[in-house]
Parts: sequence; C-alpha cells; structure tokens
Amino acid sequence: MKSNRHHRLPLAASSHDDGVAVSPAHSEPSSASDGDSSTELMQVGDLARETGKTVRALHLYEELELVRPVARSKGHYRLYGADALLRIRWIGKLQDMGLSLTEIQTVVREWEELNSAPRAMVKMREVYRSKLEETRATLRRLRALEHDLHQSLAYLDTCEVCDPARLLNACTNCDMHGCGDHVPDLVAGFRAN
Amino acid sequence: MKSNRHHRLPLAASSHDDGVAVSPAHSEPSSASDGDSSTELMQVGDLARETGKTVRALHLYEELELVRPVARSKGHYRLYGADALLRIRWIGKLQDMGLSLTEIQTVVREWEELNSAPRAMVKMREVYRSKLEETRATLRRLRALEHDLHQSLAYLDTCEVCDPARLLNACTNCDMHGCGDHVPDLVAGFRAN
DNA sequence: CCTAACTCTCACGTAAAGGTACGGGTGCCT
DNA sequence: AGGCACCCGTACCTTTACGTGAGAGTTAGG
Repeated sequence: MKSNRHHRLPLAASSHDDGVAVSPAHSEPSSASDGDSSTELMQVGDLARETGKTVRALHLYEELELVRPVARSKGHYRLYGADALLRIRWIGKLQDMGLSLTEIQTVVREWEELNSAPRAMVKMREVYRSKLEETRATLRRLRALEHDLHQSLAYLDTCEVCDPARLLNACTNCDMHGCGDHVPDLVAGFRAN
Repeated sequence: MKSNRHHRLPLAASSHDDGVAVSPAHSEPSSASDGDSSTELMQVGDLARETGKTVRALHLYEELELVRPVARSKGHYRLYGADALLRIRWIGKLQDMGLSLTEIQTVVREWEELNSAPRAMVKMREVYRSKLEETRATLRRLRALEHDLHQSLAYLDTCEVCDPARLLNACTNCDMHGCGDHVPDLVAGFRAN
C-alpha cells in the first residue's frame, strides 16, 4: 500500500503538424524495375517529415523493434514502405493513449509471437477495451478540471471590477464576490502557505 | 521549426485515495498555549497521508519553495498548518493541468514577487485562461481517441464471430466486416511493418 | 569530380519527479 | 531506561523519450 504509482494524465499538443508539401527535392529511390508510383520507398528523413517524428525517434523505435525498414539501400540507408507510415502513426496514437514505448513494445511482441491471429485479436481487444476505460476516466477528470478552471476564472473576473484600492493583499478572500461564498481551490491555493 | 516539443497529454489516475482514518497514533504537537483544536499542527507524515503524496515529494516541493512549514519542532521536525493541505492539493491540481513543478515554481515566484495582488490576479487569470484552452484542446483530442477506440472495438467485435478457420493471418483485413470498408488505424497499425 | 544534403553508427547528455539508502536524532509510551 | 515509529539531511539512483554531437560514408545534381 506504499507504492504511490504516480503516472500523470497522458495527452498533449502532440503537434499534428504535417509538413504537407512533401517536396521530394532530390532523392527518389524508386526500385530497380521502373517508376511504379505505388511502390516508392522513402528514407528515414521522409518518414520523419510525414509523421512529425524526428529521425532520432524513428531510430529509437527501430531499436525497440517497433518498426523495421523493408530494405536498405546499397549504402545502408534505411528504406521504408508506405506501411511504415501507418505503423508510426499507430505508435503515436498508442502513445496518446498513454502507453509508454516499453508497453507498446510488449504489445508488439505479443502480437508477433502469437501471430495465430485469433488469440492476438483477443489480446488487442483487451488492450483497447481497458484503454477505452482509462480514456473515459481521463475525460471525466479533465472535464472536472475544465469546470474548476471555468469557475476560478469567473471568480477572478469579479475581481477585475473590484475597487483597486481595497484588494491589496486581502484580494483572494475579499467579500466582493457575488458568485457564492467559498473561494475556489485554484484561487485559494495561491495564498495558502 | 525544428524543436519538436514532445510533451504528451497530461492527466492520469492521479489516485485521489484519501487515507481517511487519520489515526493520530502518537504525536499530537498542539502548540504551547492549549488544546485549541483549530490550530493543530501536523508533521510531514500526516501531511503526506492526507494528500496522497510521499514525504519525499513534500521535501522536494519545499526545496522548490512551493511550500514551507509554519514552524519547526524543538528537534527540527517540520510542522504544517491546515493551509499546507490546501497548498499541496492546489499543486496537485496544477500538475493535473499539465504544469511541471518548475512551471509551478515560476507561478509561485511571480505571485510572491508582485504581491501587490492586482497584478498577481491578472497573471493568475492569464495562466488559468491559457490552461483552460489547453484543457479544452486536450479534451477534443481525447474525445477523438475515444471515438477511435470505440470504432476499433466495434470492428474487432465483428471478428469474434468470424469463422475461426479463415481468420488466420489475413485477419486484420478480411472481408467479413459489414461495418464499412476501411480498417481502423488502430487495427491496421498492428500489421503494418 | 565536387559539393550539398542526407544518412550511418556509436555514445554521451538531459529534464522530470521523485525513489532509495545511510547514519543519526526525536517523541512518546511504558 | 528501553523501544518503536517517525523525522532529519545528504546524496546518489531510476526511468522515459528522445537531444546532441562526432566522425565517416552515400546520393543526386551540376
């Protein structure tokens, strides 16, 4: 009862900024045969651009065996197919769900081991189901937070019109506020010390 | 445009487990005067119990000047008043809002510096306002995630009734699913590699 | 051939938020 | 006086998800 596991709520701005104009600029390593547009491979930089991740991150994911280039160029350059995009974006989503890379690692491993599909599907469902629960809990918490913030802002807004002469340092608990009687926690916390 | 700031979405289970039965057990350091029940001081362990934080955490917060005991016992024990509870809980909420301890630090510092209240109030409002925005953005993202998860689960549920003989490894993109045509990202990601 | 831009593989660095341990004092009860 | 639970200060350890070079090779274009 002592382990105070303290993982905080996941999520962030998680910049979904797509580089958009993906100028192929120079390299276009279409494989030997001919310009078959659907089989173009990309190198790590391109993948990085299109997923918003950094090259370093992609290298890391590879170390953790979360992705694997379909091939290497003559000079050891990693070459990725289109599914890599899916994979990386998928990883991103799992991260947004609050999974750590190591957790994702085990998910992937499990999938690959019992590749017999049915069992894997079940596993997958389990994971998603529990994550859905968590996500909903998180949503509840965030909504509460939103409410708190909203309330505190309302409270503070009444401050704004307060006579500047009287709010000196009694401000956080002056009697002006018509909005009720108890100071919101988020406001009270400032003074408490 | 290269700094890929990667803070993920905040929030977590953030265990709001109150120890509830706060057995005073042994020490009850009511200050010199007499047993005035409203002026009881508590020591760090008690504070820890009541806030769900660990003693170490509280020490840390003190190092960062986020809290300060009202007094010390004869033998250097930290002694806290009731406002410490407010303060610590407040810190917790700010953390839940996604603020790092260092950010909280600057918030506190600013508050204490321009203690002239009006300006501080304005600052406070700014912070909360922007955090409200962020929180709402996060909510949107989470809702999307919830939707994704829900969809994927629906998709996977149709799998369950699928003929076990045919889902071997073509499972993630078999033709059984009446629920549309494109495989949800969260499902497709498993295979892409 | 030359060059710019990209990539390779190490390998060490970093910030956040504590965890954990050490060696020694305190507080209170009996 | 003994004991037990708690506290002190100091200080090094841990994990996560990359960042940041270094030194060297590779690709495509001109």
